[in-house]
Amino acid sequence: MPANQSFYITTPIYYVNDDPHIGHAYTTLACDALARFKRLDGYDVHFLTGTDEHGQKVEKAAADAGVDPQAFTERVSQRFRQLADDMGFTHDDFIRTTEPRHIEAAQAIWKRLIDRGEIYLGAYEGWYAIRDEAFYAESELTKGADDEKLAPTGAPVEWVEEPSYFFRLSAWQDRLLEFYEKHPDFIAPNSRRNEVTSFVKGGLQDLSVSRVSFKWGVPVPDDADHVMYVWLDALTNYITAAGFPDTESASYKKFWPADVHMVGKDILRFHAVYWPAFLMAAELDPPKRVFAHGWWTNEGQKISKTLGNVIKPHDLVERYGLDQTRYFLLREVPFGNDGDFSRESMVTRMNSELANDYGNLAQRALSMIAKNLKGIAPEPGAFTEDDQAMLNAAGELPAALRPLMDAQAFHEALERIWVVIRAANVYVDRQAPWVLRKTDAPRMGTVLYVLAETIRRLAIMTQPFMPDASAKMLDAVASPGDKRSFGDVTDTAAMLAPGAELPKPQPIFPRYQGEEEGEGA
RNA sequence: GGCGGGGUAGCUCAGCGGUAGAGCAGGAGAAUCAUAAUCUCUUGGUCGGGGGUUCAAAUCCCUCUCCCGCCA
Repeated sequence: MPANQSFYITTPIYYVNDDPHIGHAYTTLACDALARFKRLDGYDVHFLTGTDEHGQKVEKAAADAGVDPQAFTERVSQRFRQLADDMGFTHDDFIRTTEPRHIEAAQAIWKRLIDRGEIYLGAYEGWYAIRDEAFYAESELTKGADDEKLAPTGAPVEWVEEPSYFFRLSAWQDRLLEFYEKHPDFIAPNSRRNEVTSFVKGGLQDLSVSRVSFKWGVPVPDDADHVMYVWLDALTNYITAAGFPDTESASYKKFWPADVHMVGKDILRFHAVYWPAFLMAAELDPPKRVFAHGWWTNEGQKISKTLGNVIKPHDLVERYGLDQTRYFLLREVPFGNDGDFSRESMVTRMNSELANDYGNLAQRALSMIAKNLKGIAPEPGAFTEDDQAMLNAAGELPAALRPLMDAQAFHEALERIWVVIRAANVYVDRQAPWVLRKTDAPRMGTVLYVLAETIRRLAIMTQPFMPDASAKMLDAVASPGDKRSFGDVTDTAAMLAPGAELPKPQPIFPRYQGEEEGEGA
């Protein structure tokens, strides 16, 4: 058991202007499962999420709504807190970039960069898209209706000339490549690492890191005309939450560098190129790992507002249940790949794997204890080889899952648990306790003990993925609330106590019986 | 156009030098403790096409083709 080990994991900060959708839920869910896993494994975890509240778009949206930007962000950031509640997320901190602690940190990293000559004042001119908050080269532009110039994203652009501070990103190309070389696990999955390194090898331009064209941002220290460019501001949230600028603080020393930044693949470059460059330039440690996950499609179709097939996490939870939704999202697709949400696969996994394999395993075993042993956990006799093999298979799960979770291979971790669940169903059939009831009652007791104990071990392992259902299952085998960590899987003091009174078993994963009529969102 | 990844059973994918695997779906049977759930057996693939290396190739090399990603 790791003692006093820390684990710092982050989601991106979500742009307040967005409506929370399955993509946001997915990123944070992955972090939540990993954070819970690490906590159960004895780590001191810091799990951070939050909202990105600056930028021209927010300023504009607030103006359109007739409120000041701060009031506007107050209102819309609430939607992301609601999402966290809907999904059962266990973040330790919810950061907002408009908080004083963050403004202080963002200005502090700026000063470090200025002091080291990494930022200089220049001028920017180019085609700028407000919607994307990005500049585009002339060659990238396309023409829309009325000869309007458009960014590759379709956003209208305008010619902007303004003074701007620049970060000397071009000077960091070699050091970044060296860093990737030395830390092969920094970018995951592998295919993404290749993309990033080839991007960096292609040459880096100095990066504009300030704007004078709007005010809703972190003011640049000693130059009130400028606000910080949104990415320098936003990325800094990860160290703000660790205690920066106080690099001597206990929390900064404990949690920085972060263990994993979880991001969608669209913002990988900012996290894998700009962010480590900013940090190294400021003489701060870069994070240990950035994992870029994929996107979801809906019934095979790309999700878009125009198509009207946006998946709202809340709707999934209402329809299928929270743990079922969490399970599906983490089990259906190799983490890092794109995935498809379909009602059919959702219902199949829910019924076949949760209700039939797992839920019914518990129900059949516990019902026999309830009916034949008055709900009292039996005193087991000597374990046979088969018994021992069953218990061991479940007992080995913590060790088997650690490397998988460290690689963010959530689907494989779940599959590994299901190998044991299937083995337990095989064990029940082979031992046939319903036959033993008539022929060898003490042996039946041993078999049922092994089953209940196996279920206890399994339920401990499924907690990170399906916290509520796992808790119910642990309650069903009379597992004390303080003996549910991975150390308790094989700890004899935590094992099912013979004589313990088990509650009347209740189905934990109901089958989905809903009509499948109608299509679309 | 450049770079990278991929094309393996009806579906989703694993295997990446030693004569094809899993889950789901399909078929047959067993059992009856259980949310009619479970278990066993089973149908099914010339591993995208072609060429080469090797005693031996999904697995290495070349080439063609299709799909996806990143960059231009």
